[in-house]
Amino acid sequence: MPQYQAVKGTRDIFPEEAARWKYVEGIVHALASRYGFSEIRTPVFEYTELFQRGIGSTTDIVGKEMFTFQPDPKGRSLTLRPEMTAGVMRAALQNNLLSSAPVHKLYYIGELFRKERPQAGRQRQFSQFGAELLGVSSPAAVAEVITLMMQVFQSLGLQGLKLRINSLGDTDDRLRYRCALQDYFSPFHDILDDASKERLDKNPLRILDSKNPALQELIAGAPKLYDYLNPASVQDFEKVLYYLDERNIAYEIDYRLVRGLDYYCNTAFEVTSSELGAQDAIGGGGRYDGLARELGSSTDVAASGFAVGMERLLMTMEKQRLFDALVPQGPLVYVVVQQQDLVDHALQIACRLRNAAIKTEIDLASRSMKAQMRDANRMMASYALFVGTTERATGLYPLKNLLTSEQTMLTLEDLLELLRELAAREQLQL
RNA sequence: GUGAUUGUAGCUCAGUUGGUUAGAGCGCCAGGUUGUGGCCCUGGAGGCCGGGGGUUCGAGUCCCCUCAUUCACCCCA
Repeated sequence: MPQYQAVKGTRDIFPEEAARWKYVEGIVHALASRYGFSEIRTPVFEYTELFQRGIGSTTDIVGKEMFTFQPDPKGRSLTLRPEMTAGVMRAALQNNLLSSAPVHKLYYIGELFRKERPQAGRQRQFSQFGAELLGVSSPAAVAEVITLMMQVFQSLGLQGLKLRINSLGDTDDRLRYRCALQDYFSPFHDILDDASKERLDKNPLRILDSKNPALQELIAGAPKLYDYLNPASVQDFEKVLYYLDERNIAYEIDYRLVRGLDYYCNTAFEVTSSELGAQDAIGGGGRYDGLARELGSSTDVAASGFAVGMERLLMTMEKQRLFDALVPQGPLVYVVVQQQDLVDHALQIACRLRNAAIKTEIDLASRSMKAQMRDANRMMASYALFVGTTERATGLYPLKNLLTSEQTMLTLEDLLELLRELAAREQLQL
């Protein structure tokens, strides 16, 4: 066993997998840009209070999942970010973004940290991409972020994802509903599990999330949030659904969808993948108009956003074999050296090729020709170029097509010419 | 934090009721082909059997502890 291993809940991403990440990230950047979102990068740690205020102290994330530390005895408590939205909102408020322009559309890709027990689809360090649309209170804003998210899934070729959506109403709606829930559940106090008992006081909405089979019947009979929405909230929700219908985005209304973070209001949504095991949420989001004030803003900031788990996304894509066509690009030419004393000469040639923008590989470990050829074959090089004493003397080098095994003798000048042409053609095919 | 699961070669895994020197496939390296890959053949390297303790004449195998893994609960991406 190695002396050191990766910290629990963290892992390494090796080249083959990194290529898949790059591919997905490329799509995210392209589509976010097409929808008019600009990238923002915020620090991986923030003052702990930001998350306590922003996410809500009753949430599990803040209650038990944060990596919190104190850099020095007098310093303020810091926390590795467990989600992105609070940091983005902080950045926007701190820099008065909304006074320079009333609307801001931001997206991000970044690493998050939560101290949970790892399991399938759950890591202590994980990544999300997401978008935040600030300064627009119209239902068109939520529809816009949902559309972008679904567009990413579609462009990646994902199938069978399920979008569930609900309205949590405005603050007053939720307050009234909260009371109704407390009235409903209180008589059954003895039946509730410990977690639900605690939520009864702090955040009764979250009882609805419970997967405890013993409670399902009771939960099914609970009052519906939808019945407590005021006309404006209903209208807002209907409009969001209208946009989704119009864009052919399939969804399912789920009146019990609540979501774990305190800052949501009005629309909330979640996307699940049936191929993920127990942790099947691949993305989610909603409207969070209350967050800015919670973070000390003197004005309201309407906000909508979503976040998608990269690992879960990649996992689902792998299950659906969406990376099969993603084959690594081998070198165009592999320089094969006959013997030790020619290495420097071969290196010179390799440099010339590379300076001509030709993807070139050469063995630096002085292995046998057979080993070099095997290597070239393994990394799927297109051509092998042989460098030996005769070649150096005559200036004619054999170039072997590794697919057809054809071999032709060329001067270095002709070689550069030919390979440059081939490289250009390869570029076009990509 | 709770429950279960699995730890044997780089990887995937065999290993009998406890019994000599712990195996296979793939991968890696070399040779067959002394200047040329894939396929084939031959050979080679590579193991504190997760760690510690115990039972036993004897432990990869049985018992206890511990560490790690994986899955699930809670919750979330």
